[in-house]
Parts: sequence; C-alpha cells; structure tokens
Amino acid sequence: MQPDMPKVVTRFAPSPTGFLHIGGARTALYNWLFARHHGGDFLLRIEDTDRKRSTEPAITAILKGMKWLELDWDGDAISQFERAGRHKEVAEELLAEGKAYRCFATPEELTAAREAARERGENFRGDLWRDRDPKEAPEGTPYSIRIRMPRQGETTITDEVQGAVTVQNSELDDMILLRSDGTPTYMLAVVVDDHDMGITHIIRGDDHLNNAFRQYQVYAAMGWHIPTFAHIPLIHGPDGKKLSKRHGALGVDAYEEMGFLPEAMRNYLLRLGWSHGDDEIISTDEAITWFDLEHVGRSPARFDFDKLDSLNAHYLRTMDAKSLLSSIKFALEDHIGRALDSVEEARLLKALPSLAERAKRLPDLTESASLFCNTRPLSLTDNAAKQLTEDIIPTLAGLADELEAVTDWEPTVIKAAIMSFAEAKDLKLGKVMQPVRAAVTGGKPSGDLVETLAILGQAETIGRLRDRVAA
RNA sequence: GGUCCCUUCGUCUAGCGGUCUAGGACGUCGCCCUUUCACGGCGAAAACACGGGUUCGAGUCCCGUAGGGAUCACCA
Repeated sequence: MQPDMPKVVTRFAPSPTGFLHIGGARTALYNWLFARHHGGDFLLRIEDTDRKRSTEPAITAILKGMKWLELDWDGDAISQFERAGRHKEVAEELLAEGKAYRCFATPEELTAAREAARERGENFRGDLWRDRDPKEAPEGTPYSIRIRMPRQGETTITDEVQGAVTVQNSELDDMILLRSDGTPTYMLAVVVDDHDMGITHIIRGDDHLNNAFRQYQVYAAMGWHIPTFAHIPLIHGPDGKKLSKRHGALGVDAYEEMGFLPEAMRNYLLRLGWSHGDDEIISTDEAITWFDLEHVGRSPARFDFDKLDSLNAHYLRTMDAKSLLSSIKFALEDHIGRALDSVEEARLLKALPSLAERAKRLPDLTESASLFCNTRPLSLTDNAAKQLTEDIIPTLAGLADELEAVTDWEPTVIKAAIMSFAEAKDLKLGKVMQPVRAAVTGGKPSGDLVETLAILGQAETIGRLRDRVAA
C-alpha cells in the first residue's frame, strides 16, 4: 500500500431486528478480511434508527455471533440512533442550502401518487412538494424533509464487484431524509455515519446497489468524498430461492448448535463468492493475505450443507485432543447425564483424535465419544445386533476369559491374545474382530479395535463382552 | 410494471481472446486399502442458458432473447 493512501476503514452495519444471519455473517467476514488485509480498521455500527423494530436481544445476538466467528472489530460498536442529532443537523443544512425541501404530503396522497406512477409504468419520485411553495401548506402541517435529486444527467458508480453501473438521474426519487417526527431515515444516517466514521470502502449485500445511487447524491449534495462501493451478491437457499427467515436463513448461533466450527464456517463463507484459484482449504491467515475485492464473484450463490460438512470434518481432524475434549465436554456430560470422571477424561484424550477423523459435526463426535464413558450396558445399532448372532456368543465368552488372563493391558499384548485365541479356535481374525467390535462399541464408529480396547481398559472391555454373553 | 444486477458440471467455483478435446472442490457412482466406520489412493459420469454479431480465432468482447435475483416505505 502506498504510504500516502488513506488508511482503509470498513464497517459492518447490521440492523438489530433479528439474529446475525448467514448473509450478514459473510458480509461481516469480507469487511473484516479486507480491513485486516490492508492493515486498516474494521468498525461495527448498529443501525438502530428504527426504534420500533430494533431490540436489545437482537444486538446481543449479533455481537455474540460476531464473537463466535472470531471477527473482532475496532473500537466500540456505534449506535446509529445515538447520532440522530448530527443526522438532523445535516438535513437542516441541506434544507438551508435548498438541496432539500419540506414535503407536506399526507400518507394518503403519497400512496395515491405512488400507485398512479406505477400505473403509468414509472418510478415514483416522491416529489409532490418539490416545486410547491411551503406557504401553501396550512399552518402547523407536519412535514418531512426530502432531498432534491438532480433530474438531468446520469450517475455512474464504479463498483469494485459489479463494475461500472449507470442510472439515469431522472429515475432517482426525492427520498425522505428527515421524517415528520424529526428522526432521520436510514438513507440519511448511513451516509452521514459512513462519512463521519471515515469509511473508505463500503462492502455490503447487493440488495443495496440501487440505494448506492440515492446515497451518492447525498454525498454529492454535502460535497463529501464518495467512498468505494463493493456490492456482493446475496446467498440463496439450497433450492435457489431467496433466503428468508422461514427459509433456511438461520442465525449463526444455529450453526454453532449444529456443531460447526467457526474456522470451518469462515472458510466456507469465504469460498462462497470469493476464490483464490483452485484453493479450497484456506486458513484465516491465508485469507487475510489473499483477500481482495477483485475475485469476489458476481452471481448469487446457494448454500450447501454438504460442502460445509466436509470443511468442518477437515478442521475437526486438525484439532488436538485437548481442544476436541473441551469442545464436546459439555454436550457429552449432558448426553450421559453426569460429569465425566478422570478415568473417562483420560480415555477420551487418547481416543478423540481418531474419533474426530470419523466425525463431520461436533454432535457426531459427542456420540462416538460416549463410547468411552462407562455406560454399560451398551445399546446396539441394527448393524451391531445383526453381527451378534447366537452362535457367536461362545466366542465372545471364550475371548473374555482369554483377555482376563492378560496381565499387561497394552495393544501388542491384547492383539497377541486375540490372535492366539483365533488360531486356537481355528477362526479367521476378522471373524473374531467383527463381533468383538460390535459388542464393545455397540456399532458406533471407532478407530482401530485393539487400540480401542486398550484405551477402554481391561475391566470395561471384559464387562462389555460379558454383557453380550449374559444378554 | 419501472430501474438495476446476474447466468461455466447437481452445488461452490477456476477461466481475465488462442495453452479449453473447459480445471479444482463438495456431492454421486465404481475400484483399492481394511478388524467396523471414516480417512486416504485411483477412476467415472457431470457444465460454458439460447440466438446473433465483432475477430484469423469467443466460455472469455458486444447486442438481443429467455431464465433467475434485487429494489421501488416517513424499514434498514
């Protein structure tokens, strides 16, 4: 970066009307990566100017989601509502300069005019009072302040993602800046805040692309520098339809509950709409050094759980035993209905890495980990039950006795015992291993059998074998 | 309906005029490995929406058509 270039400042500006959904999470991620890549600031602003729809729980949920995703922001989160005074000031300034005007139209008049415009196949411009004398309005009539949009010419925005986009100024509406109750609208607030906060790059969903032209005129009217825009395509549901709350748009907390890892989530979201050649597994550090706006795709993407799963499985496999244990401990204790004892924890520390290779999501791991807890008698999967036929019971009983005689409970010895047992009974090794696995694991996925028995311990192993004999 | 955006395998995407008989990943299907299930290895099926141009040459540029999406609030 050139030394004389201003520092990059990005922001994520959610409105607190619900949880942090997947699209917002990706927008936040891109803003965060872009700022970190350029050594700039990533700011967070809560767009809470709509007092009726903004809630405190939603703010909490959004902040929590950001933290879970490990997207740290610089400074304190800013409340847009608290800046209402400044917004109003700007509106008044525009009004004083004739760049905005008072609109005394009633909601009914506005609705009628809007419908009439649509009938004519035109865009409603809200300009009922654009050329009228305010004195025509009866004394005390409430009014809003509307911007006086240019009617001639065109506006071109060079979007970092969408390229050059041009709109005829005649299409722009005289949007409301200040409501009749004196509160600022989003269109005003967003521009004033982005300017005041020194935002250099506005990266947001392309549902704002049309708004960019309207906001552009506010910057122009104030004579402010216009930031760089980057409108990223939206994320659609697996069926290609728009994500809505009742249609797959879950909060990030839901993904956390489903057992996805934040790093897998970040990798998935990053790749959903951005690419770096053929790279698929991208660490956060790599993402920071590689991220750019140039390689953000232009078309909407569908959300695909299978791919997220595979990424999650990958990151699960890279975790060490300790972190694996701490990430499932709570769920596992919940699962078995009590706290883990030290013997169980020791077993898990040994078994978890191998189990993690077989898991996609945390609950899979919790499930297979329960195998190493003292939860006799085990319940059997259908497959395990099928293995444990009547005629195999004597084999299990015999092996249990054989294993009881083992004095040094470690893999090589256990294996030798099983092998000599098989040989003595003239059975192929697999014929012994399979039912033993079924009896000891109940059919749950696990790693190397001998290893599993070693970790489980002599008493537990024999106990489980004899449970089957007794059943 | 007006305006704007988008269109490569089922999905995410690579591709920035010739190296594309279009590459990778997930998923799917085979085979191998094997004490289950995975992992891993090998292999297969699978796409440039359509029609016109421009060009010696187009997945790549332009224009239409079709399809999809966004937006048109005193919401953000």
